[in-house]
Amino acid sequence: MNKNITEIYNLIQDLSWYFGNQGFDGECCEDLSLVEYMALKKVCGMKDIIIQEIGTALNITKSGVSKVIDRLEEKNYVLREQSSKDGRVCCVIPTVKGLNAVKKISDRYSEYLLEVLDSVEQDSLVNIRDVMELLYKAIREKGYIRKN
Amino acid sequence: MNKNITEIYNLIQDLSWYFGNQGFDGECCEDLSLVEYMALKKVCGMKDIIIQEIGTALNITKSGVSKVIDRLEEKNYVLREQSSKDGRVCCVIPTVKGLNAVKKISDRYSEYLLEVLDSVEQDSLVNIRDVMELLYKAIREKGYIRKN
DNA sequence: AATAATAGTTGATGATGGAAACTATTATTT
DNA sequence: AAATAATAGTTTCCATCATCAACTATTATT
Repeated sequence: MNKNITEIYNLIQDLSWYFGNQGFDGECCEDLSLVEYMALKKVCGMKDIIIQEIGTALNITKSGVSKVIDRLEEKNYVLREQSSKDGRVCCVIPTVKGLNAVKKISDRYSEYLLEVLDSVEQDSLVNIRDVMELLYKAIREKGYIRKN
Repeated sequence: MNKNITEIYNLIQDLSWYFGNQGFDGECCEDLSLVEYMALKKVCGMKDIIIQEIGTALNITKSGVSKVIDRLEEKNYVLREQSSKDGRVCCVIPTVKGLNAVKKISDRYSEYLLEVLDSVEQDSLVNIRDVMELLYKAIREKGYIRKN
């Protein structure tokens, strides 16, 4: 096994732990859990996104998404709207509160990262961004790792 | 807000989702959940690690760790051993099964990553590793992001 | 018109982590 | 040395949350 690859894998995994559920004690920010925030981000990032698209993007079942959206709707971050083209389909729309929350949380993380990367040169930042982009694109293309 | 920083943050977060709990449908590999695997990795990586050290490393309470170790012990991945120096302290030791499991899962992930990064040059791999290392070290030094 | 397929919701269930109370052991104080 | 405080870990109770399977409503196909 390529040594670099194994090291990269270990680093991604450890890094991911920081940005996963354990990274902030249960709550992501405000009253949002991580999955709620991730779903809200998808909702804010795509016009008229539907339940199943959120599920595919986040790799959770439609049943799970339905409940996440329940919670987001209860807390007034999103609205449900029946599709005019297909009565079965449920479009999810962000509220102003939802849009603001994503912005605020994103800023807070960015600020954290800014402190973390305080001493890094601007050139290196570009390199870091490029590497992360390469990694993410490649992994997204490949799809989620499968059990078998 | 620095544009690169925000982009890096978003990429890390999305990448982390793939390597977090949603990345593999509940199970990490074999019969291990992600947190169980992460704890097992810590146990395998440090001689006579104690409950609280695992908790600090993974940012979960000692109560939580105790239960994770319960499960790992039930499944024969680790053993508990009272410290000879301090009767209150509980050292956690990996079994052969535990060591093998970490090796196997690590290899499986590495293989996945190898496929993902198939077309990337060796030089770039080194760069990727360096970037991830820089990121991880900086974040680990800074500590987990806090709620407030 | 009848049947199949699809989108989403709901109820039951299981996994899991935290808070606080508890036990056992060690350290400190008087 | 005895009493008290501090510490490590465990356990009980509870809340969160995701999945499976059954269900409803709507649309597509036969």
